[in-house]
Amino acid sequence: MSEPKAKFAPLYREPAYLKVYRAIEENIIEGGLSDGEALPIEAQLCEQFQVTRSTVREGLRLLEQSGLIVRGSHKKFIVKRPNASDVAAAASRSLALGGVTFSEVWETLAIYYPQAARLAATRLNDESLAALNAVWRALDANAGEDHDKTVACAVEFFQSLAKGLDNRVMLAMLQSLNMMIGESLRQVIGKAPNARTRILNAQKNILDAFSARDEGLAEEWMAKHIADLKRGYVVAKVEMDKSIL
Amino acid sequence: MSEPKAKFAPLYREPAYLKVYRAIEENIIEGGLSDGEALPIEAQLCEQFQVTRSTVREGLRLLEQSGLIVRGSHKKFIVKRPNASDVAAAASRSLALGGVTFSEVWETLAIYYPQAARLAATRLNDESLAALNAVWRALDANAGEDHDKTVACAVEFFQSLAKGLDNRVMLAMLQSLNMMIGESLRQVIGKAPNARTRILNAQKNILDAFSARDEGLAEEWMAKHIADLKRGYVVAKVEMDKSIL
DNA sequence: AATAAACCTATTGTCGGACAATACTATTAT
DNA sequence: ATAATAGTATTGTCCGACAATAGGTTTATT
Repeated sequence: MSEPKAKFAPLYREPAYLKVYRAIEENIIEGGLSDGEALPIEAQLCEQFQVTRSTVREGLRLLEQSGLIVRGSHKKFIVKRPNASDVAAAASRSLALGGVTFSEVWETLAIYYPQAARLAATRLNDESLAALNAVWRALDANAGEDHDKTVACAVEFFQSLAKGLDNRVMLAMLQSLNMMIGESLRQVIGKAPNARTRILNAQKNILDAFSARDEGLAEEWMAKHIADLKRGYVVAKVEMDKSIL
Repeated sequence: MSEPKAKFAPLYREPAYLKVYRAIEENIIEGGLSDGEALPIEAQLCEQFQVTRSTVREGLRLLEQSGLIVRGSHKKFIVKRPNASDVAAAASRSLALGGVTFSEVWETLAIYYPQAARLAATRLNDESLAALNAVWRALDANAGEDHDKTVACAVEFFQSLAKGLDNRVMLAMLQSLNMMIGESLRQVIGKAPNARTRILNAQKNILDAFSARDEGLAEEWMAKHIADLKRGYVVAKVEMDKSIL
């Protein structure tokens, strides 16, 4: 019988815990369980799916890690649709783990952020502008040599910018870039002279361009800011082709 | 005793399955377990961590969902550092789940892709150009009314472009945009007249600009291409503020 | 009556053992 | 040598039990 009469595709026999995961995921996507709603307790899930708690719990771990459920009060799980920040955090973490280099990050900043600044010049509302100003003043006030604070403020500037664009797709992408900026800035901030002052000036110029609603200027200063950040790496003698981790 | 003498931060008592997850994750990051290497079997992990299989398995589910391990032969887990495509798939899925709209996606395309095209004009090597050409010819050959194929080809063009940029950060971002493009193109392709022809022409122009190494032209045609895609939505009367799902 | 202390209870976290299902290996038969 | 068979290691699932704990509820205290 080396010539079977008919060929069948192998049946997909996925483990029960995966089915549990998919079933709940599906339910969340379809809207049966809406944001903030509590999941049934484990015992009830066992009852409904007709599997044991061990199996249900493995499925819950999958949901947990995929960010679709989070712990509410008393350890109960509540449904949570992922937001841009969650996406960004997961993405930048994975990219970093994957070993992306300084130059890859920098290059992306260089082609993405100037355009984002251009958009920001027309789109940022007064509230966002005020927030950006506050961040800038915080950096200005932090005159000392507290490098961590400097990095935090510098990154926060980009974060506020990204938030003000009112676009979740961009927010996710820019935020994940921001996290990687922070990661790498931390490594050069101590070695680059006048880093804080240079950042302060650059962000001031960008801010002024935003306030004046001048797209061209915003793009230009942002481009210079990014270029200057890159110079920081060179001055600090950081190997640009090394992983950011 | 309403005046405690000292205040202590609450102790972090995280469940054992989380510790298992973190321990293995740590080991992967630190390089103890390198890419492609097999994880010890569950029984050995129990032995090492001194917990039961249920606990170990919950930890494994976390690792599984985070994409750090995948199944090898005989269901054994092997370590896998996430690559750009994995990141992109997870990110676009989460963003879609989060309810991002057509206009958010389109706006991001509009400010990101023209610049990417500019970079591509100088960076794409002959191999990448050939690949792009092949994708274009596939779309050209698909003269019929097979909309799925048309969408697949159109998206594949963007995919090839992204791959040719030789930058994993950009690749991840562009790929996740591409997936969302595909998702939304599918919804308009049938309703927009001459969609295939318009895409074909636009991509031809972009391709020619790449071949000529003309950055300006590449950016210009890409911008037109994206604008044209947006017009497709208008013509197809798609509500731009609706979720892409 | 308001507050604190003690108790109760529902739920999760972990354990240990058991067995079926299955994919890889070694052995035997042709 | 090839094919069929049996054996083995490992995962998937089940069951039942109990400890730990976050909340809620009652009781005691001033």
